[in-house]
Amino acid sequence: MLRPVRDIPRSPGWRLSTQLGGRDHGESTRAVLDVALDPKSAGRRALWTYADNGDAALGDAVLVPIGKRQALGFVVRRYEATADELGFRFDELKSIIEVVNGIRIPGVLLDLAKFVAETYLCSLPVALSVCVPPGVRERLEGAWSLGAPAGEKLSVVQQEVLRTLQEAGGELSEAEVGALPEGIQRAFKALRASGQVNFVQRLAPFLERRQKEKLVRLTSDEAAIEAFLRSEGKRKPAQALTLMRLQAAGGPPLSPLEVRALAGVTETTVRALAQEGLLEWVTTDEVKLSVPPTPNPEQQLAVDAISSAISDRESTAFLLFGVTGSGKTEVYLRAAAQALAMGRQVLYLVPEIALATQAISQMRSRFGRGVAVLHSELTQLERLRTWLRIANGEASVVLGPRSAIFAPLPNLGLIVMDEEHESAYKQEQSPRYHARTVARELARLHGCPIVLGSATPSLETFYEAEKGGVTLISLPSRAASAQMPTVEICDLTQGYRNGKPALLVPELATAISDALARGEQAILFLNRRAYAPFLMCRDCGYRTACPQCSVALSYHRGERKLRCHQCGHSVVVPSECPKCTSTRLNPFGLGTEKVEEGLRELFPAARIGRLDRDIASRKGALEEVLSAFRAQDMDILVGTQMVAKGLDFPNVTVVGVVAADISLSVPDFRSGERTFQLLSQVAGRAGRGSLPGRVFVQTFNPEHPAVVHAQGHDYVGFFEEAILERQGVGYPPFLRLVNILVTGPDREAVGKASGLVRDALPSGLTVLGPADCPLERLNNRWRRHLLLKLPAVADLAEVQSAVESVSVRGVSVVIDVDPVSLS
DNA sequence: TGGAGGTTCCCC
DNA sequence: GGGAACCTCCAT
Repeated sequence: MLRPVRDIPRSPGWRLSTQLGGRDHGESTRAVLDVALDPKSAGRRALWTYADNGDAALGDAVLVPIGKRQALGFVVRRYEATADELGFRFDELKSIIEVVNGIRIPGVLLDLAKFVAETYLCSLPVALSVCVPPGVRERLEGAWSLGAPAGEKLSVVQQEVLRTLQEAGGELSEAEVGALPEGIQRAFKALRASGQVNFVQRLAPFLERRQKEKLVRLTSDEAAIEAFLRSEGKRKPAQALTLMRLQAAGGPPLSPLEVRALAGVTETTVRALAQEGLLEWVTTDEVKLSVPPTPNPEQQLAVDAISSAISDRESTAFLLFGVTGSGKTEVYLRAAAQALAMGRQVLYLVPEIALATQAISQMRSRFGRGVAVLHSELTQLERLRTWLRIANGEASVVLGPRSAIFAPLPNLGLIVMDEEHESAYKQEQSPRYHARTVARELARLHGCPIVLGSATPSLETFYEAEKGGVTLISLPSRAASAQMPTVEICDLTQGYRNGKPALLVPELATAISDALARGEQAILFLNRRAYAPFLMCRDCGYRTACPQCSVALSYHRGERKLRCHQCGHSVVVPSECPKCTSTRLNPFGLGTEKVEEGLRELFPAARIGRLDRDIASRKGALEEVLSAFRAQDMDILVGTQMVAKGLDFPNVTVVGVVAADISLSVPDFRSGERTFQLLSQVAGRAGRGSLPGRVFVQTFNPEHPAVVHAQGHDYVGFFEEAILERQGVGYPPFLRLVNILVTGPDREAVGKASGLVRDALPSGLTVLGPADCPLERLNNRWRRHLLLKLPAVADLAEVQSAVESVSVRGVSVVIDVDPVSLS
């Protein structure tokens, strides 16, 4: 009897010849496949090699044996190799179990994953984990089907099996067969062995059930909507917010799912609104596409430039530089139309899906149902459906956050990245990629242009535009209609010199009371929640500190709690100092809660609301506050970044930045850039309607370039100053940064490991540290880091192998290439 | 001495 | 992730 090769006893001589790479064995090759498995379930180096039996193509989902288990993986490489090259004997090669029907990662995405792995120093399986269709593993189902009839004589049971299969339409699921008596199951297996029935893994057939999609749109009765917002807005905040978001989105029908996503509400809210007649149901075919507005000359120039790059298949990067209201979106849409007309697809990236309501609805009204929106509200099943819809070419526009770059688009013609400067484009978990960098590689792979849009571009992108690597297109702001607010800088050091620093400088306080007298509204911005950042004992100097992190515990007066804003740890406020038992334990510094309190004293008649993460954590509270403010049931709104993004409040004429210095004092070389961006954005909240706006920026650093240039709405001025500083100190874009983060519960072990990393790094590199991180302890883990400054085009392979050579028990070492946060 | 419980390290 | 193999410590 023939036995499988692996069972033949091996003679010592045979083994010797393999080890020595002898002529007979060492030089013969086999066709093999590299299969990437899920790194979470197959370990860090989850790339395994299997014999290639010719069934699987590159990118195919396959089931493979690993140890005694089966695992789902994706074919990432097909090649011929000798045993030496493999590093193990051919007889140890296993074959794949089977190819999963109908799931294949496009070749471009495999190349993109390789780029991510090389650029961000992670393994290919980790890079690939962001490309794979979500939840396939859970949706796999074995299916029995009829195979080739053989001449052999069949038992009664076997005949019964074939008859059952025929009656079931030639196919039975694994579950259906599993429910049959054991004897019959054995017969299935026997018939499979002789090829008369087949058993394959495939996606469970839920996908076939595709219901006709129903859409909703706002009623055209605007008076009814306004009446609802005024009278019922307070009682039904979720419904009111939904209406406001839909108003902001501007009209076209959306699916209930999309409405849920953009307002953060449930199906119930949507249904209630439909019941009340404020939303109307429409079917897909009723949707009329809107007629695009005529572009102005600057927009037309931009569109022409991008369009010719699309038709010439040039992977040019454009920077579309213009303030809000300058018409960037119209350029995106026209360029997108161009790509679609050529039978290619469009990828539209946004930093946060909740803030992209206008983009979604404009895409919808311009391009109809071929738009797929990816967002965090999707269930796993919905994600998988969307993934397949995109892969099958049914969706020609994909809109989503950074993860959308890995959508399986087969023939991309245009990439749009709106608000390209946003830090949300950097992924802070492995793979730690920056979507801007990856998107540009994707554009190169597809041979299509990429349009980066911003009013305050990243210094990196604008610098490249100056150097010519990126084509700059400026859109001048529109004249009369969108007037920029006046910005006044208020020097807080004056207040200290006069002895008693007030919460608001007199000019700002006056401006607010004048606005209130005219029936207008004001927003006050402070980028720090809680009442005060810490409590301090007036007798012994003790400060409240988190037991798990190296930060102070913030004082939350309303809750009577001390909270850590890093790890969430909270304790009841002690009545006396834990160190000296003094009762003079007082709040120091400023938070939104205290601003709110101060405003109530300053403007006792005003209706004041607050919006920050503490408020928004209560379900429905965000909606309540926003709809009350919008309905003018509130005069002054105090808040963090949350108030700077998203909604338009046309009646707001005064915006005050309570302390611009909080973001300036962050120990990070980008803090100036971030402050400029933040101030520009906050300033944009004033005077959005027909009324002129005034912005007041209170600061201890009135001379800081970020403050001075934000006052003049002068991005270029800020850029020129900031870029010189970057060059002088040696930061991006002039050098490349790599941050190596070493963490663990044992401080000594972390210290030792960080030293070992230092020693393992190749000589000749500029290495800062190892040093404690600005946040030296987080969640009971000590943190040290090394910062590498490398030439912009450095080969990082040596850095990776140096880091991987270090292994200290309980210590993890993470490499962050092109870090966005250094704390 | 053995077995319970923890840790490490392979899986192609 | 899961299982084998290896390691450690202590009760007997």
